[in-house]
Amino acid sequence: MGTNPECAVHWIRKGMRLHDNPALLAAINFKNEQGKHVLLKPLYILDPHFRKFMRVGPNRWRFLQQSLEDLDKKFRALGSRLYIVRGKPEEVFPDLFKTWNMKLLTWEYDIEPYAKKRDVLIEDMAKDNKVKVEQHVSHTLYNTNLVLKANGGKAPMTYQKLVSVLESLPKPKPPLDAPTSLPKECQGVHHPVEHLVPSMEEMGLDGATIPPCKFPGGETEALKRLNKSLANKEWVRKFEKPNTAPNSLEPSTTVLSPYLKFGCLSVRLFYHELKKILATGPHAKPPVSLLGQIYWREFYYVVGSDTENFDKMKGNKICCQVDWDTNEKYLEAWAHGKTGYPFIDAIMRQLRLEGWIHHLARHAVACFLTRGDLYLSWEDGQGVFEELLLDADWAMNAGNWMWLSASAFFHQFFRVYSPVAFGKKTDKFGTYIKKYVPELVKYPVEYIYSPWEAPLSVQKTAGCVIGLDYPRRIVNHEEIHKKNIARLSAAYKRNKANNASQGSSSSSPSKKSSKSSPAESKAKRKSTTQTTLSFSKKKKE
DNA sequence: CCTCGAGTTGCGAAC
DNA sequence: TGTTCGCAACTCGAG
Repeated sequence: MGTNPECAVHWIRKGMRLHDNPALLAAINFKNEQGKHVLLKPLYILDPHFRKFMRVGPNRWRFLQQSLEDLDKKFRALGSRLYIVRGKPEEVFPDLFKTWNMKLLTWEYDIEPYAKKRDVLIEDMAKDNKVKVEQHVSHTLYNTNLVLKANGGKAPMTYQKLVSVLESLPKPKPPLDAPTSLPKECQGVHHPVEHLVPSMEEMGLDGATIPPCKFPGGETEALKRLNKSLANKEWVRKFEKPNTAPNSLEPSTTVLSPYLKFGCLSVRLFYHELKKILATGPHAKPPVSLLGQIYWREFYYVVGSDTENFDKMKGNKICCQVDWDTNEKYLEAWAHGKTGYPFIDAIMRQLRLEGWIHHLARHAVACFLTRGDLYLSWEDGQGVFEELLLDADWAMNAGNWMWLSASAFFHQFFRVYSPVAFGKKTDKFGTYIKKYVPELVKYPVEYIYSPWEAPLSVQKTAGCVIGLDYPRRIVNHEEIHKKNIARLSAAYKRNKANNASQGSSSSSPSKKSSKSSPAESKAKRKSTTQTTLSFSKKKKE
């Protein structure tokens, strides 16, 4: 077994691309003790964790599968290939270190809690096996640890604060080119029949039962989409998110998010291409501009990297503790687009079908699920989004759910989206609803957003009787949203009182004040910033 | 030319 | 990156 040639492994997790991939380049450029390049083995591990503990729906599995195939194709064109290994990383690597004769292992730095813990473990294992490890930051525009450091060791808790911190840091470097060729020694296809890219069937997908693919995965598609999105410079410069429609029949925004989430597209490439266009004329500004959208991503990544239990309410110091209800029937109705509110249902059905919905559509359904109407926990919604969204991204999913439920960052809980009025602003004829809720296709315009108001004769003529062919609305928005505002107001008062009493006693044992270096990769960091975070939150209201 | 009323637009306040 | 309401100011066609 030790006969295998020395190799440098680039472990792909996110960062599913060849362009602007410093960890990949490090593996390619690696030289052994003889000063020679070694065989390159780009590796992807199908980790059962993502089957058992994460909710991944068919659309995202397919996106992953397509991204892997694209990678394999690109590596094969360079005289290499993609190696796919099944199993838990901590069980897989000890064997690979030896049998693959691994000299170097590189990967892209990941801030997610599961990844952080995993990577510390693998790094230790690698060291025990005399395998060098290199980590590179390339999933975010800025190194989250350096952002924290620049802000006095704690996360900026407002968007504006984050932007000012980013502006104080050195500008992001230009993106790195994809390798166009590999050194001779890096090339070679070993274990030719093993470690193949999984088929749709292996990923548990019946190709026939999932809808046609609207947003195919992979770097090739990502770069195509980037070029298409940035082709109209005027549109790019004028882009303001609030002025794009949540309910257009074709996306009114770029839909680059799935590609950024998987790292098929480098955010740094996006940033630099965008900057070039912005320099050509007057343009919109953050937070609403396209650049502003990139900064939102940085914002949630930075806060998420520094907040314990960021994806939960309990034990999460920045999250308002709210007495959310538990109601399986409501959750089920919401998740499957059967609330009886056509605008809400159309969005949720588009989400399940296509894996992507507009940002403002996410606002509408998230508000509806939580503080607006159903008063269910944002964690319930987070789970459904995690399953169904192609771009489900840990930090942004949790952060945005806290925002929309007024649990953190955003506190104007009396600003409630109307599930009837909101969609009308950009789609007064309800064509979006008719596309995704075809039961209502024959409804007259005046009832399309509120079909329960249609007289029975109209319902019959339209071939869709409410309560029979389409659900009766599960809550009365006009009544329930006022009650919910009152409940949330009470929760805020309780929260404020709790925070005040905890703050004054000041007996919290979490005063470790360890100023660990940002490059430091041991996981036991955190907790020092937590007390200050809850204060800055209080200041906001 | 004026007056009237219906309809619109824009703003601030309250929830 | 809310909705609704009331109010004032305005437009515009009818008479």
